[in-house]
Order: sequence, then structure tokens, then C-alpha cells
Amino acid sequence: MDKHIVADILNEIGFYLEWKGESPFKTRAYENGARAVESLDEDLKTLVQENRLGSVRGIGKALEQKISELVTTGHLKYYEDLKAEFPSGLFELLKIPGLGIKKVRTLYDTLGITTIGELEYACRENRLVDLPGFGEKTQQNIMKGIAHARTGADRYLLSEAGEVAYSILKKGKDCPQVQSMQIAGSLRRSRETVKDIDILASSDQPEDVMKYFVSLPDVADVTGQGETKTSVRLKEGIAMDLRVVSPEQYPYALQHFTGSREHNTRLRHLAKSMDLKMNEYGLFRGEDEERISCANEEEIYQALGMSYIPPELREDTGEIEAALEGRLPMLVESRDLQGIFHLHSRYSDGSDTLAALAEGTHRQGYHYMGISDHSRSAYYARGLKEEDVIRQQEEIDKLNAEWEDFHIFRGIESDILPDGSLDYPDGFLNRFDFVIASVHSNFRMDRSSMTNRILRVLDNPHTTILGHPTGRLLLSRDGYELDMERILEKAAEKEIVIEINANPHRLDLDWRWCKKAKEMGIRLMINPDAHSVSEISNTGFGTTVARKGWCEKKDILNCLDTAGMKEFLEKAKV
DNA sequence: GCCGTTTTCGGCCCGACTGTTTTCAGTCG
Repeated sequence: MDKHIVADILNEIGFYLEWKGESPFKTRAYENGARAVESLDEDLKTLVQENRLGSVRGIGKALEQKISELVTTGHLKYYEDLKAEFPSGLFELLKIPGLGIKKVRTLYDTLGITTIGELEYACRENRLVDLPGFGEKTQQNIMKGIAHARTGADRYLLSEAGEVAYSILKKGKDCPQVQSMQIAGSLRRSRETVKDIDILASSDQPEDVMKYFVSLPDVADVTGQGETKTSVRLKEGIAMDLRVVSPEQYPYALQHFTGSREHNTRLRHLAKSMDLKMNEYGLFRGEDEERISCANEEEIYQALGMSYIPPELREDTGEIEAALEGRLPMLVESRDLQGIFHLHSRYSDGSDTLAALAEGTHRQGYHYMGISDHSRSAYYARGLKEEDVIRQQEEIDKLNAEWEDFHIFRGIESDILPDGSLDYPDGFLNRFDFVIASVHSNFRMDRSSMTNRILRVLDNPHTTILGHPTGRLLLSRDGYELDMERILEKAAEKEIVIEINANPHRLDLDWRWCKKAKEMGIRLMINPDAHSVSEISNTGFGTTVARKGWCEKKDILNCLDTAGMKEFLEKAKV
């Protein structure tokens, strides 16, 4: 049973307990437990098997027992008994924005509503307006919420949201009353998908700034407007919050609105233990709340006795402890990358020529690229037959002779066949400087078959890099079933490089696993999987994944210079 | 129900905004 389902069930239990009038702290414990499970960076099943669940913060004895039962048997009697006391559908109602437990309860007690369908019908019949705590506006907002829930678009790719956010930011900087402005929230932390856009501004005239914003042509609907905060839905469908604070509040607010919630909660606890109070307006000491003056985020973290934590790390996965002990990693940066692999040319399904890709890669400041078109079994992508490979390699050699300060490595993205073998005979595979092995077919194998399939390819001496290791497509397709721990162990043993595929739809390896891989001494590689010159810039998304995964320059293979890369590949071939 | 340099009891982060109220409960992040 996957952790998201477990987390959902814990949340649902919290909901029922609250309904039944249990202590709010008890219900919160279930919600905290759900969040803890959701943000696990280890396999839940493994944790259960090794009896280590209880060491996770937020999971105590009672939750450990319940989660274990759920994971090992697929059922939880406590949950099923509880659920049986309530009509089904009730919990789903919470997904409608504006509806919390109290309002759901009113809907049920007065109108007997238990499903979203019934709720919609009741709104149409205008039956919500007279309920206590409800009114005309509430009913309208619920209808809007139902309509938006129907579109199914509740999350957006980092790349999509980022593009929208930057365009808004650019326009916002034209507003004369704005002093500073920045993207905050999950977007600043480079989460792979985001729910909304948070923008923070400082100004002495907040009202003018907000007026300016709501009048932008990008705004479809204003969903909330107060003194310091305005919420809108943009034409693209995504929600955006704008917060405006005074210039001296700005650093604290930036820290606060960057989150994550879990990170901030821990910081506030820590602050409290130091007799400090922390909120979005400042850091205050003692009874009289004397403000501790901080000019930027660095100074806020310093005041809390720790080193500066970059936004990507603020997920409460150990960064606070590391910052307190001064052992945060020096995160890799885009400029550390010396070259990129995994580019597709017109030889297979790319849209640009080898020469154009080389030009484009060089123009973006890289010193080498590794071409890896699809292998022969990839019919859908015009995979290269042996004679195509030979032709392509002749062209690469010619280009390499022309370039002095740029090198093209000769590679292939070989399908991992269902039995775990590579897509060309051994003798032929020697022609390549490197081989990226990727799964492109038969996704639906069971967990153990898929794991064995990949383990086998990692044992193949021709395999250099494991490409997009889980095959996931964010927001549309889950990765295939896989025992990632075993894959990583094998990769560490065989010194196989693991790709961080930077295509914004993939971002695969996931940052949570990157951290693990790094700890196991595995080298990672940030590759754009570019099918055109314009997609080379996707590499930046991969760098943010590496940063979220605590990676330093030394962890990322393509931080090697050209000579270093040549040496590495030669050694890997032996 | 969880947690602990305030450890096995007694706490549990903090504030904005809406829409309904007539001083605030509910929801959200």
C-alpha cells in the first residue's frame, strides 16, 4: 500500500475523530502523522518491516501500530469500524475549498448532504443560503469550488507555474510603489509541482500595489482582498497570492512565505525554546517583544543560531539539524555543470540536427554534450539501426574534428528490453562512449519483475547511466513499480551513474531519492533529455532537483570538465 | 495522540481573510 493512500486514511481518521468530538490535539496528531507519512523519503514498507516507523517524528506508538497493520495486511480495523459509522462521501466534501469540518457537518445535519453531487444540487436549488454560518457568498464560492474541482487541475508543473509567475513578477516590478518583490512559497523551494503561486512584495503603499495587481490582464477572478493579502485566480487557472509588507518586515515575510509549513513550524518551536517569537513580521525577544533586527534571511537563520538554509532544503528533512551543526552541503549550482548528456537529434525523434544541438549547447556555456538517440527497438521514436549508428558516429567524428573547444560524446539511449538486456549485441555496444539505459516499454510489470529487469541491466558492463529511473510523468503517470532501495544498492555496487532527468514532466530521479543516492555514494548526472535546442535549457530544472536532493558539485558527474569526463568514461568501459 | 536541554505530564505555531455576524467562527496556509 502506497504512502499517499496511508496518509489519506490517517487524515480521514482525523476527520471522523474530530466529528465525534475527540480532542483537537488528538485529531491534529493524525493529521501530523499523515503529513509525516506523506513526506517520508524512505520506502514505507521497508520502514514497517524493519520496525523503524516509530523513529519518524510525528509517529508514536498508536500510529505506528495502525500504519503497520495497514501496510502489512492492507486493512485497518480501527479505520474500517470508524468509517462504517459515517455515510460515505462525507470526507470528499472537504476537498471543496471553503468547506471545513464544521460546515460539512452543518450540511449533513440540516440537509443530509453526503456527496459532492448532492451538494451541487443543493446549491442550484439555493438551499445553502439560509443555513447557519452560510449565506449567498458562501454558496457561490462552493459552486465555484465544485466547478474547479471538476477540471481536475489542482496542481501545476514547476515549469508551467514558474513561467506564469515570472511574467507576473516582471509586470509587478513596473509598479512604482513596489520596492522589492520576489516569488515565495513552494515555487521558490522548487517543488516539482505546485498548487499556487506566492508572490511577496514590500512597499510603503500596499493598497496601491494590490490595486495594480488585480487590474493586470492576467487576473481572471479576485477571490480575496485584504490589507496585506490579495488572492486571485489567473487566466491560466492557477491561483496566486500576493502579500505586501513594509520594507523592514520583508526578510521575515520572505522567510515565512517561502515555507515549508513543516520547516517553519519547527523553526518557531526552536525560536520559542530560545524565548523568541517568530512570525511573518519579525523575530521578537522576551515579554516586551523587542524586534531582533535582520536585514535578510541569512541574518534570521543566524539569529536562530544556525547557518543559512537555501530555500530548496526547507522541507524539514534534516536541514535544521544540519544547519545547527554547521554541516549543510554546498549545493551544486547551474554554473558548475560543464556539459550535458542525453540529447536526441533528428537521427531519432529529435527535431534538430547534430550540428544545431552542438551549437546550442556550446552557446549555453557547456563544453561538451553526449548524444544519445533512441535504440533500434524504439520504433515509436525512430530508433537507430546499426547502420544509422555508424552513420551518426561518422558525423560526430567530423564535427569533433571541426570544434576545438567543444566535444561530442558518442552515446545511445538504449531501451531496457523486458528481460533486462540492452538493445544491441555486446560487440556493437563497444562503439559507444556511454550507454544510457532506460525503460520505454512494458511499464506494467509487477514490482519484482521490474526490479529484476533493471537490476539485470545494471549488471551489464556496457551500462553507464540509468535514465529516468522510475518513468514517471508528473501529474499524469506514476512511475512503474520498483524496489528503488535495491536499485540504488546495485548502482552503488556497480558504480552506475543515475540520471536526474531534467525534463519538467519527469524530474526523475525524484529529489527525495537523490538525497539517499548521494548518501550511498552514487554519482548522479543532470541531463535535459532534450529533443530540440530549445529544450537544452530544461537542464536548470534538473539542477533544482539536485539541490533539493542535497547534492554538491562532487556528487554530479557532469560537473567534470571535458578531460575528466573522458577519463571517467574510459575507466567505466573497462 | 505526540513529544521531551521545560522528559513521563502538560503542553501542543501563528496570523490573514471571508462571510457571517454584531464580536467572531471557520477556513486556509
